[in-house]
Amino acid sequence: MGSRERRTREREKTRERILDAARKMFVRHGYEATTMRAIADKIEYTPTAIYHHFRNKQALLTELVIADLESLASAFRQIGRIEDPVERLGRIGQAYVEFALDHPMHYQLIFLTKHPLETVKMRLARQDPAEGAYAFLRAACAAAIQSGRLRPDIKDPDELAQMLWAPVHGLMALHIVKGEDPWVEWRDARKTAARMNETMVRGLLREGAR
Amino acid sequence: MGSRERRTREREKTRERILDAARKMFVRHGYEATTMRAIADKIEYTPTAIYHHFRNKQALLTELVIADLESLASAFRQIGRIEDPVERLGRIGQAYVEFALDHPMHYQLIFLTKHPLETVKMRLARQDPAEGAYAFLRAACAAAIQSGRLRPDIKDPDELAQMLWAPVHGLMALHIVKGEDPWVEWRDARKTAARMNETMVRGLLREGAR
DNA sequence: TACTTTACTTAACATTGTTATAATGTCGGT
DNA sequence: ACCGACATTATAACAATGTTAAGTAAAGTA
Repeated sequence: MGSRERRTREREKTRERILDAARKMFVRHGYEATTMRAIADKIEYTPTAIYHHFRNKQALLTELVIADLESLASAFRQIGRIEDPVERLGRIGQAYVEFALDHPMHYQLIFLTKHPLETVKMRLARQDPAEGAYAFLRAACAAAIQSGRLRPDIKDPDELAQMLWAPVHGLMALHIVKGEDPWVEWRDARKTAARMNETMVRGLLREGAR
Repeated sequence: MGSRERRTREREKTRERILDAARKMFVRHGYEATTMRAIADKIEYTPTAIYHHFRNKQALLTELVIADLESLASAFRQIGRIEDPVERLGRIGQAYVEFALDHPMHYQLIFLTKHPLETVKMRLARQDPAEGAYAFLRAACAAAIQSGRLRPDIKDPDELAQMLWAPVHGLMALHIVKGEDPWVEWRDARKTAARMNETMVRGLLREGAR
């Protein structure tokens, strides 16, 4: 009685330990450089034990990516519903940059790695679109359009979302992948991002408004 | 007499064949998925033969990346020196997008893959900065700033170059890495890029000008 | 007590990048 | 014509990788 619960609890615990170890090592050394054996060593199991909890290495990554996506969405939600929809757009960009700079490797896992997400999990993540980070951005875009402060030719929330996502993502990606290359004199990412976002919003506003 | 030349010519030829095969396979299946054995098979050599021409797999990639970077720079140069420096900025963005969409896998190799470029080659590529793609963009930015048509607070060519590079790169990167994900309703990349660039430039111009 | 199930290990597999060693030829000089 | 040096490729192996087949030992269930 209750022993069954204890078992599943312990199972969940080792599962958690695997995930934690994998996350740390993925984040520190990257996905490719992290071996299943190294993960197993870290938690003092044999590599095969991992396969009892996860189908394969990709599944491990996928699970972590989904969790990280959720934490980004959560950061977005904490922005709350700032009254001015245009200002809200700027804040979202800022939070995005903050997340990417605070967790560069997590960011790399989420947005810079091509992973065939399992369709089942995908559907789950999609079930509540209001919780997704992209959905949050899209909603903010729709609100900004409806406010009437943007140029009249800006009317597609998806297009606008992508026009705003691309710049911040691009800057983060370049800094992560090319940040060490000597042929570019990189400027401070936070500052560049701020000015870039500001410029973008400026270009989006209609003639009269500023 | 002349046999020495023939030898080095033949050596260059097999070197070329290795590069061609590698390029095709990297581009078709990606870097990780392409094995040295597969490359060797394609040109009907043993894997070891490749090591007589290239230090290792990374060196192969590096060589190809440098060549592709050069071809991007060449595309930039073909834009020529359009009189209006602001218009030139738009054209560069357009050429960049065109290149990325025409050669998505080359693009991936150049800008989406983290590779420790050998410093020697790096220096070579750096020796003539006017030939580099980034240097070209930077020069155009400097010209635009000097034209006086931009906002007065925009005065750093490097910062401006990065503010303009990031959006187009971001859009291309997202389309390549996340283009298949179902949770985003992707809009046509070319159109989005065009409107994004236009918006960006609009935000950069000083108050009176437009 | 006899069975099934669970959580894990041992040992192996094929595949990877890479290398030590050898085979084969080609050139320059005598 | 022959010999030694060198260049080019092959054979065979290495260690490391993700993954799996088969087994083990303990706990739960009957």
